[in-house]
Amino acid sequence: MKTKPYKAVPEPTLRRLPLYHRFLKDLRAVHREFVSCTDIGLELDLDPTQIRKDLESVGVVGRPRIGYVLADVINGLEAFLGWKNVNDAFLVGAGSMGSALLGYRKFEQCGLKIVAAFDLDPSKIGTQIHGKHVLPLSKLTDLARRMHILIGIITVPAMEAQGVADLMVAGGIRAIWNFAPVRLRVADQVIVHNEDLYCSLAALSQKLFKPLQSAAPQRQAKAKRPGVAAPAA
Amino acid sequence: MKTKPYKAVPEPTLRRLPLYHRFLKDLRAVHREFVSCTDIGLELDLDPTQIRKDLESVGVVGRPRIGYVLADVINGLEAFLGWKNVNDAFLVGAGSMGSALLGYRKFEQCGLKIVAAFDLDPSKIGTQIHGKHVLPLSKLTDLARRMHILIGIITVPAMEAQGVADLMVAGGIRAIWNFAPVRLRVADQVIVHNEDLYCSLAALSQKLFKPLQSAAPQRQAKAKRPGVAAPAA
DNA sequence: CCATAATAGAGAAAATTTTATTGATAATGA
DNA sequence: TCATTATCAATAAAATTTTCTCTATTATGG
Repeated sequence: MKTKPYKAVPEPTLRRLPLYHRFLKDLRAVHREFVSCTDIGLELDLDPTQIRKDLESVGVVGRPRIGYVLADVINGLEAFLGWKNVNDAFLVGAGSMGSALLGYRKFEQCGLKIVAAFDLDPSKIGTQIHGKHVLPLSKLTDLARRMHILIGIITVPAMEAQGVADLMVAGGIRAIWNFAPVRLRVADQVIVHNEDLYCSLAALSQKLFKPLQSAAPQRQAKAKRPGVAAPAA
Repeated sequence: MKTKPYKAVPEPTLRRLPLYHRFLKDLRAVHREFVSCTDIGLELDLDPTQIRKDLESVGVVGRPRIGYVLADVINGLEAFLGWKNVNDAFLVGAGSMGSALLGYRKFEQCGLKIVAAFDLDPSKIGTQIHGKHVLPLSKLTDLARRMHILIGIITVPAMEAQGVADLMVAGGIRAIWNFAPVRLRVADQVIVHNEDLYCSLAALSQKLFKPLQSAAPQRQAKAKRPGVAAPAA
C-alpha cells in the first residue's frame, strides 16, 4: 500500500475542475450516463489528455471506449474539492462587493456558506443583506472562535484589510479569500487567496494591446504606435 | 539587432506587474528615488530574481548596486500594461456584481473607464449607478460600434452571458471581461478573460482541506473487470 | 469470432515558469 | 586607492505544467 501522502495537485488543475463539474452537471440534467475526455475537451476547448490527467488527480477512473461514469466523476470532483459538506464563512466589508458576494447563492453548492457579515459602519450594522445579518466588526474574533469559523472573506478597502485579517487570524480562521488589493501578512499556516481585480485587468488590457506595443523592450521610450483607431487591417 | 517582434510575456508575470506597480507608487509617495528587486521582494514576499526577470520583460533596466530609478519602473509598467491612456468600456448586467464594479474608481488609473451600463430590467434602465447611466440592452451593439468601445464587461447571470457576448462582438468589442460562470464562444480574435469565482473558490477550499482528505486519491487497484453492465448511451 | 475504432492509462517529451549560479558593475568606507 | 558589498544581467538548472506517444481495453459492426 504505497499511499503517497499527498502529491500536491497543481493549481491550474484545481482551477479547471469546477469547469468540468459545471459541464458534467449539465450533462446529468439531460440524463447522460457516460462522458469521455473528448466530450469535455470539445465543450471547453481543452486538450483531452490534460483533462484525463486532471481527472486522474481527482482519483476517478474510466473505461476505454466508454469514458467515465458521469455520476462517478461528479461525485469524485465534489469529494475532492471538499464540496460535499458546507463550511461556514464570515464576510467582512458590507460594501458593494461584499453585498454582491452575499448574494451568490450558488456558493453553498460549492461548500461555502456565508453565515454573517461584519462592518464598522453603524448604518449597516443591524441590517440584513441578502438575508445575512450585518454585525459590528468588534464581534468578529470572538464569534469566529466560538463558531469555529475557518473561512474569512475580506471585501473592505485596501487600507483596512490587514487589520481585518489580523482579527480573523486571531479568531482562528484558517483561510482568507481576499478581495482587497493588498498583500496580507499572516501566520504561515493561514492560507490567503487573493482575488485581485487589478491584476486580472492588467492581464486583460496588456493582451488587448499587445500587438500594438509589443516591440517595446529596452528604454527606447517609443515604439511604433499605429494608434488604436486602426486595428488589424 | 535582437528585435524580437514580441516575446509573449508569461501570464504569471503579467499578474505580478500590478503588485509591483502598487508598491512602487507607495514608495513614490514617500519620495524614494531608487528601488531594488530586493526591496520589492521583501515587501511582496517574492524571489528577487523573479522580479528582475519580470522587469526585464517590461523593458526597464537598472544599475548594479543602485537598483532601478523608481520613476522609470512606474513609467515602464504603465506603458507596458497599457495604462497610460484610458480605454472606454461597457458593462452589461447592473446587478450587485455589476454595481460593485461600477464603483471601482481606481479602474480608471488602470486604463479602464466604464462609461455606461446596460440591462434588461426596466426598473433599472434610466437610473444611474455610481454616476453611470443604465441603458437598455438593445442599444448596446449600436452604441459600442459608434463609440468605438473595445472592452466589455459581463456581469449577467450565466444563462444570459452568451447572448450578451454575441451582442458585444457584433458591436466591435475586442476584449471581454467575463464574470459569469460560463465559457463563452466568440470569434478567435476576441479576447475573453474569465473571472470565475467558483474556480477560485475551488482552489481555496481544496487547499484548506488538502491535508485532511489527501490520502484518498490515486490508483485504486486496476479495475480489471468492473463488470458493469453498460447500457449504451 | 474477428477487425475496427474510440478511449483510458502510463510514461516520455516538450514547453513553460521558477530558482540558482556566476560574473560585471558601481557605490561605500577603510 | 582598494577591498568590500549590494545589485543587475545573463545564463544555467530545476521544477512545474502541458502535450505527445504508445499500449491496452472494449464496444460495435461485419
